[in-house]
This record gives sequence, C-alpha cells and structure tokens, in this order.
Amino acid sequence: MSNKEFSRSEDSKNRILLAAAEIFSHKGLDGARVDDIARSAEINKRMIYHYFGSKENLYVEVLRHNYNKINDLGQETYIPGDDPMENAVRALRSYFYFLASDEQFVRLVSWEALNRGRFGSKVLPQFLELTQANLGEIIHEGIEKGVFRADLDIRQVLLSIHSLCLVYFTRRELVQHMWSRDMMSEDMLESRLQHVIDFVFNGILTHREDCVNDSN
Amino acid sequence: MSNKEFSRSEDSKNRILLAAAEIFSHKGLDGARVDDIARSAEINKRMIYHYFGSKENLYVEVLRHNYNKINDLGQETYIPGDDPMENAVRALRSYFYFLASDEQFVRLVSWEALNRGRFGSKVLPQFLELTQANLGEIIHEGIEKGVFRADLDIRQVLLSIHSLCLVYFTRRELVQHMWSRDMMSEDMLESRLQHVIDFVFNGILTHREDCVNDSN
Amino acid sequence: MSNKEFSRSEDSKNRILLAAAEIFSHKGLDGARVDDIARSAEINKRMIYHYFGSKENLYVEVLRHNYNKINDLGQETYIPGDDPMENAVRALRSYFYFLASDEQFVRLVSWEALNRGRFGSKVLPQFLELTQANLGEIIHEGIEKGVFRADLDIRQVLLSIHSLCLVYFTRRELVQHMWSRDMMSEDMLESRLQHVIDFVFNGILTHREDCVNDSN
Amino acid sequence: MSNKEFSRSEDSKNRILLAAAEIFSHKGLDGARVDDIARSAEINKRMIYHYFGSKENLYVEVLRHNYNKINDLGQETYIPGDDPMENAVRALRSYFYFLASDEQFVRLVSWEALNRGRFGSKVLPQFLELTQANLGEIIHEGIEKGVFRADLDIRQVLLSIHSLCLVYFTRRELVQHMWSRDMMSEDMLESRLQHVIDFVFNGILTHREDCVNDSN
DNA sequence: AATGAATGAGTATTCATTCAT
DNA sequence: AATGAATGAATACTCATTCAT
Repeated sequence: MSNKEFSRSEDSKNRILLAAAEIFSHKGLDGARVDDIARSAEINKRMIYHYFGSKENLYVEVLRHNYNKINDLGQETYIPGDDPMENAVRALRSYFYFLASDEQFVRLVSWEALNRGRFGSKVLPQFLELTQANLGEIIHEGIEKGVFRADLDIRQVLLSIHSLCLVYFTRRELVQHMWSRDMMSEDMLESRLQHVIDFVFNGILTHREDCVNDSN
Repeated sequence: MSNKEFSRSEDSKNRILLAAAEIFSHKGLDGARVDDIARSAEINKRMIYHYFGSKENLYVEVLRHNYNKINDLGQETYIPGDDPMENAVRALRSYFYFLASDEQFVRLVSWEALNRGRFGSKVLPQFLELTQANLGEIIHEGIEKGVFRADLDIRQVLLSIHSLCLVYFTRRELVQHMWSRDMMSEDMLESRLQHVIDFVFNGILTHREDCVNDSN
Repeated sequence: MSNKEFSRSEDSKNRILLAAAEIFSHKGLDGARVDDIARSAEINKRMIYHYFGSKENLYVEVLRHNYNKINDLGQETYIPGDDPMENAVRALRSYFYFLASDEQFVRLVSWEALNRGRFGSKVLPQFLELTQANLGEIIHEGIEKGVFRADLDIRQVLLSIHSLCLVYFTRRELVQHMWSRDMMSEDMLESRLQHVIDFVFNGILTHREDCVNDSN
Repeated sequence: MSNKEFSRSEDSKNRILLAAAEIFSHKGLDGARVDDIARSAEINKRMIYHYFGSKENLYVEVLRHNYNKINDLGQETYIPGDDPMENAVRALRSYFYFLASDEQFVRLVSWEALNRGRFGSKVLPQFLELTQANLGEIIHEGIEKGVFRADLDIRQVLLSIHSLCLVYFTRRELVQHMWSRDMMSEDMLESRLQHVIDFVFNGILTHREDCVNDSN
C-alpha cells in the first residue's frame, strides 16, 4: 500500500501543493485564503495542517517547489567549446522562455521580492545565483576570448539581462494595455526575445550597425 | 479663516494619506491593517472612513497620489535642440534617480502590477505612458536625426530602459544579498546608472568599441 | 431678540424635530441615524445634543409631538343631541382620515408598539384612551338610547373599530401589492371607510339586508 | 450515518435559526445584535456566517421559516359541504388562535410591515394571500349560497377580519395597560374571539337581531 | 488517512457622542 | 447659537487554526 508509485497521501499532499502554488501566485501570501486552497485541492482543510502545519509553511514549500524548477534549466544549453555568443543566446533564450512558460514562478518570485523575503529568502537559496551562474560563466568566457568587452561588470550585465527578460512578464498587464497586442503570442514573444538579444549585443546607437551588420 | 495654509481637516487627511502610503507600500493592500494606518497617522480610525470611505478607496487615493509624482518628473530635462543622446542620458538619469529616491513609488507600482491592476489600472491613467512619453519622443527624434538605429521598435526600447532601471530597485534585497554592497549608496547608484547608459548605447560586444572609440 | 415669533433657536429646534420625526417614522429608533437627521435638518449634529441631549431623548420628543396631534382630533365632530349613529359615523370618519392624512403618526405609533414602549409608553399618556374617549361615549350613549346593542363590550368595540381603521394603513404595502390599486387615492380611501362603517353596523350576514335594505 | 435524525450541523443551523427568530422578533432587524444571537444559540458567531452568510440573510431565513408556519394552518378546518358560517367560524378561530399562540410570527410580520418589506416581501410569497385564500373561498361560497350579503367586497372583508384578529395582539401592551387584564388568558382570548365573530356577523346595531324594521 | 463542524482572535466598518473654537 | 473635527465603544464579518469522530 505504501509503496505504490504515489501513495494516497502523497497524492493529497501534491494536490495541496499545486493548488496552493496557483493561488499564492495569483494573490500572494496575504491575499490567499486557506479555504480557497482546500476547495481548489478538493481536500479537507484539515489536511493542509496535517501535511504542512501552517499557511506560512505551505507558502514556503510552494516557494521551494518553484525555486527547484530552476535546476531543470539552462544546464543543457551550454555547449563547452562553442562560440560564447552562441552560448549566450541559447542561455538567454532558455531563460526567457522559461519565464514565458511559467507565470506562476514569475509571480511567486515577485511577491517574494515585495515581501522582502519575509519567509522565502531567509529559508531558501538565493535563486538569482542559481539562475545565472551559467550565464555568468558564459560571459566571463566571452570576455576572456575577447568577444565581449573587457570593461564589463559581469554582475551588472547579469542583472541587466535578468531585467530585460523579467519585466516583460511582470508588467505584462500594463504593457499589454498600452500595446494592445497579445504579449504571450509566439510572435510577440519571439520579437521581444530578438529585441533583447539585439539590445544586449548592440545597444541603440547607429554607428554600431556599420560594424556589426556585416558580421551578422 | 478657512483658508489658512492648511486647515485642520486637510492636515488630518494628509496625515492619513502619508501613513497609508507608507504602510501600503510596505505590506500591500491585503497585508496592510487599517488600525496600523490610524495609529501611524495618530488619528482616530473613524476619520479614515470619514475622509476616504474604505480601505480600498484609501488605497486608490494613495496610488493616485503616487502616480501624480510622475508629472513632476522629467519635463525639465528635455532641451529641444540638444543632441538626442544628451537628452536621452538626461531623461534616463532623471528617471533612474526618481526611482532611487522614491522607494514607496516603486513598491506601490509593483504591488499594483502583481494585483493586475485590481484597482489602480482601472481608475487611473496608465502611468507608464506618462513616464515615457518624454523619452519616447527623444528616441524618435534620435532616430530621425540618424543618431539612433532606424530599425528600433521604440516601444521595445522603452520597455527595456524601463526594465534596466526598475529591477535594480525592485529586486534590491536579493541583489544586495548577492553583491554584499549597499546598493543605495551614491557610488553604487551612479555605477548602475553608468552601466545602464553604457548598456543601452553600446551593448556588450567588443567590436563596437572599435567603431565608437573615436567618437567617445 | 428672544421675543420674536420664533427665535432662531426655536427654529433650529423645530427643524430638528421635524426631520427627526420623518426619519424615525421611516426607520424606527434603531434604524435611524443621527447623522441623517442632522443632514436632513440642515443643521450641525452638535445642535441635536444641545437641544435634546441624546438620540433617545429626541425620539421621545418626537413621540410626544406626535401624540399631541390627537388632541386636535375629534372634539369638534361630536354634536351633543344628534343621532348616535350620525355621531359615530362622524367620529369614525374623522379618525379614519386622520390616520390617512398622517402616515408619520401611524408609523411612529407602530414602531412604539413593537418596541413595547421601550420609551414612549412609559413616559407618555396612553394615546388610545385619548383617541377614543370620544367614540366611547358616543357608543355608550347609543346603547342607552337603544340604537346600539346592549350586550356590547364597549372596549372590545373600540378596539375593533380602531383595528378596522388602522390596519388599512399599517399593512398598506402588503395589501397594495395584492390589490394593485393605489390605496391612498380618494376613491379607495372612501370605499374603505364606507366598508368599515357598513361592517361596523351590519356585519356580513344576509338576513340583515332584509331588514335594512328597504330603509336604505 | 449522515441521515441520523438530525446531523450535528442541522442541529446547529436550527439552533441559530431559532435563536435568531426570537431575537429578531423582539428587537427587529436593526435592533438585533449578531453577538446576542450567537450567544443565545450557544454557538460561535462564525457559524452564523457559515450557514447564513449575513445578518440580513439570516433575517430573511427567519422570515421564510415563519411564513411557512401558515401552510400548516387552516386547511384542515374547512369542511366542504358544511354551512359557510360554520366554516367561517372555524377558519376565524383557527387564525385567531394561531396568532395568539405565536407571538413571534405576529411580531416578525409587523416589523416587516414597518420596514415596507425591505427584505421579506421581495423574496417571499405574499403571506396574506396564503393566509386567507381559505377564508376567501368560504366567504365566496357563503355569498353564493345566500348566507352572506351579495354586496360585499371580499377583499375588504378579508382585510377587516384580518385586522380584527391581528390588532388584539400587535397592540397587546397598550391595550393591556388600559384594560388591566391578562389579555392572553384563556378567558380573555375566547371573549375577544367571540366578540370578533359576533362583530363580523352582526355589527353593532340593535335592530338586526330582532330584524327590527319598524324602529328604523 | 480523512472529514465536517467548530472556534477565538482579529479586521473592517459604523455609530452615538463630545471637544475645541 | 453654531460648527467642523475628532473619538471610543460597539458591530458586522473574516480568518487561520483545531476538535471530535
């Protein structure tokens, strides 16, 4: 009984976690209601306390579960000997589409930022590090190989790339309202990504193009 | 008699607004407590309802009050005949330091984004437009004068610039934890701004510099 | 100054009383709001406390003021030597139209009944006595003259007449809904009154008619 | 298991309803306090909101519950072929003693009348109709059989009978004060009922009984 | 392992009343 | 005589959590 793939209890616990993740991501810790989570998980409220002890604790578990998603990310995009630019583009694309695909993650991370890590940040590993360790190395390599400018502060660059990807999703509603386009359509996603890549490599000044165009 | 500098009631209303802004910005709408606001404003809770009707309404007024801050911003930085780059740098600097100086604004806007404009976005003008109308025109002008690349999608550029400035503040805690420096110190602020400016104009690729160097 | 017809203060006091009467009559003591009364009287709330001391006290004054209206009633309808039936009809008509004309009175008296005289009945004279002292004597006289049945319990008759008139007004809404006619129109009022008179004198049995018809 | 006589929740819900009925009937919607109801029902206040949603809603349920009592009334008093007068007396007696036995009902209905059906009348069927459909038919039948006068407006008669019964209870306190007798004693109740019956059938004029044409 | 019912401490909101001028 | 601003105590309603089974 206990060694089925998923015991009944594992299943319940999971249902709670998924329902909670969804609701916390939409409403935040303070806005979420334990009753709503229970209803959405189709489970008795009491079970939440049985498995997780408290709302706060459940929230932390939801965070942990989401932060783990990052581990699945980006490792496979790095091809050791390859051109740093190629590697960077792959990493960037991988990160961008990860954010695009997982609204829940993006929102949870944002709530957490606003709550100044009331819970998550103290208990959990800093996810930014995880995210960008990879990209950090690529850039470092690119600088060493002379492909990227030597005067760059890698941390600033990482933060900037992070920003360029993230805000497209965190301010989606507002921007959507201004652009009146479906910002999550394939087209729009891809053009944002292209813009970001271009922006990261070229900036906005004209004379660049003279140099870069031919190599492009 | 009634038009003294500030009537007593104006003063009370203001105290409430300021206290509320501070608390809402820290805890969000759901996390804030009316009692805390009253205590912080050193006023009877009843007056909050007298002047604002409800917690929600008070929140909307706080948003309105904050969004208005943008109007005071950036207009004076634009010098008509000047070099678009100079104008852009000034606008960027002005926006960056506005965000740096007003944590409250940054946080309120972020809560609002997460709440998908539960209140603000319906009632209030889209603040992003206001913010960047200015910068938008500068870039447009820059493109026409051939200073900026003609193939730019201005909206994407605006969003990118917005992102590069904003995230430094919205993720301050997390980044601070990684960089272990006081991110709000004059030094750090200025180097972030320099990075952003440089990033916007030059991107990260090496060869640019070769072209740009002479003009630099 | 103080011996004008109505000093300013008298006027304010009156405005409060009238506004309060209207609001108490509509919403009852518990449902009425001091703020509403002040607003309706176009006076500062503080004045209510100045003149009346408390909401409860104001309510009592409103009751007193209304109960006094009864004094203006019915005395003039009684013609000493006249046929008791004529006198009774006149008294009945007078009472019925008094109720018809003064919804406020009817409602206040009804609230008071439901509140089991939480205030009014202990402080104020029993208005039923006042109302019907007159009619009581007429019936008494009618019995002595052999016009009315000798076996009547006058108190029961008075209560019955009172009921027949009153309920038409106290249940107006409900009845109106069933009858779908404007129950306060001249027509409807008069036919109710005629019914009551007829009912009081004749009851509903047929055989009466044999006797009465021809004389009619 | 779940269909025991009364599940625990049914029992709680019922306790709330009964306590609320009692308190609402005494104090009205505005005068009643949710805390009092909870205390009286010996239950946690929260359960009131769990089962009924709001004070107002609970009030409506109390009304519904009370209005339903009418359904249990009067049907069995009607004997098809019987003398209309007998049937009428039975119906009248049944209604009169129903009111006598259920102060709660009488008071709730009265509050509702004063509140002009703020809630009840919109949500619930018109109870007057229900009450008197029965009596209405009896009178109709009586008229057809020539027992009751043909010129009667049945609706007026119904309202009159209603009035004669009702006011004895709605103005109980005031009348009691005047009559100084226990108006709810068996004796007094029965004599009021006899008076009403007599009054309805005979009115107050003398000649009727003898069929006294000549004195007219 | 699971559940329906219950709870106490909180939380927004309202109200009659009073203060300062 | 009058007012605008302020207050404390209540009041309706909510929420995370626990009890009994």
